Amino acid sequence: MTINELLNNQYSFNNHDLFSELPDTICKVIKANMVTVYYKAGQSVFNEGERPKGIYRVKKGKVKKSTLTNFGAQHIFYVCKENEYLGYHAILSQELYPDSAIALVDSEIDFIAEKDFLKAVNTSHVLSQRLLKNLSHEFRVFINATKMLAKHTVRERSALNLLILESKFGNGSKEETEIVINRDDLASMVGTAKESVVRMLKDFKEEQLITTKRSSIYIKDYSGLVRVANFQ
Amino acid sequence: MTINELLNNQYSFNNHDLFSELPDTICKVIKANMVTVYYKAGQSVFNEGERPKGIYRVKKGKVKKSTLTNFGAQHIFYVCKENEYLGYHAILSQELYPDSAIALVDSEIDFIAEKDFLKAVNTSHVLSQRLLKNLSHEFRVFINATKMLAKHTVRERSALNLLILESKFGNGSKEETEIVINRDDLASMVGTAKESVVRMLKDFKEEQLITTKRSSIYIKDYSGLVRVANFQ
DNA sequence: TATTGAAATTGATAAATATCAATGTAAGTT
DNA sequence: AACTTACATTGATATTTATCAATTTCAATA
Repeated sequence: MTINELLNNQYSFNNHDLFSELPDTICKVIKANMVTVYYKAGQSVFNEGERPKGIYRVKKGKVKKSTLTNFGAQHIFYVCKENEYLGYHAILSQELYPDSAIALVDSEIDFIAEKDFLKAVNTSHVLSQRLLKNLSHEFRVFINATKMLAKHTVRERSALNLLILESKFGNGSKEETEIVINRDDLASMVGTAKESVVRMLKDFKEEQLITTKRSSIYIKDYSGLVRVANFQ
Repeated sequence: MTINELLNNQYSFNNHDLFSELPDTICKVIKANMVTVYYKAGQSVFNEGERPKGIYRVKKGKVKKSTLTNFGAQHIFYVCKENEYLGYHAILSQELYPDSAIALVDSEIDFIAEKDFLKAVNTSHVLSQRLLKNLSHEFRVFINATKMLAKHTVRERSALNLLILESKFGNGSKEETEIVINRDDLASMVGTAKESVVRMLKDFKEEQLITTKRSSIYIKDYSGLVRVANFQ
């Protein structure tokens, strides 16, 4: 397995094909009341503790999934890119949102109403099977996330998160990927202080693994970062 | 919500009713080839990377769910108590086990074969709905786990894990709960070094929150620990 | 009962990380 | 172009946590 496949498999929810190639009747149900909403960077799609109204699909942009501690600190545990679905957990578990979804950059997001989604799930055996498969896969992703936080250093986690962000911001083309994320958010992903993440980036720059320009990060030595991340 | 309800809700997978009150036909399918297996403390039920053969239910005892880092360190991310199911993620995601299940104390565990489980899931709409609900709930549990690791101190995490263990080892009766766990395992749960966890326990003893006797821990001041844990 | 061995505990110290307080820098605004 | 403002960066320092090396304790076993 290549590093990229490994990242997609072990660190990504991989739910982009949830509704692909379903029978027309189901597609119709899903699309019945679908609307596209535009979000500016920083705007929230939904908030922790709110009652869920439907599910979302990132059409364009990036969305961070985060939760606040009781003392108001932000913990980012996932970043969604184009074609990823979000918000279905709260609908399926019949609970309030356990997390917030906030646009990381200007984004375009499809909304599917709760009743349409549930109707599709209840009607389509294929869809509910897919959901079971996807949700079970998420278990693996979370195990890796807790392992990383529990057992790896800030330096290792910083490198890993840059690789993860590369897989979110890269578009598969040959052109260099621009990772757009401010230091506070990156620190919240890594699980450290902003200043600590800045120092890690500084080290990485000195080691010629990356370059930065303001809030943008460019990876110059991918396998070097893989080595630093010390995972797999 | 009481602290106990909160722990059960936010930090437990809560899957003990997965197969409760299903139609007889489904029960029959599930029980068709069910066998009970006995495990000594330390014996593994299944191992990370193996191909799943079925699902399990803890009848008696406790089972730790853990994964190894690439450098061989053990990360424990969950403890199952009586009536909890395990091993269904790998079956449903059609992947190899992402984690190992190891008996924490002598345990008695039911085994349901893959084909029986899948037959039940495919036949029973109620069961697959329940699985969707349970798996979605797990999402919340994992968010809390990553948040705790990312944002809380070793002292706070030590206190929280004692509360979680109390909910696993307690039997609801008035008699004092004996939490049986060695320092290495407790450190693996907390995400710290054994010596650090020993020092935290020493502090807690001095603060009269707990007492210990060899590998057993007794909580003396529950709400004191809740205060130290600093969650909710 | 004496012995042994595994596990818990302690102490000293090193290393990693967080915090606090400035300072620098670039993009947008007046 | 000067001015703001929001971030990024840096330095100094405190705090937390890990590591290493003994030492102690207790339960099982000879």
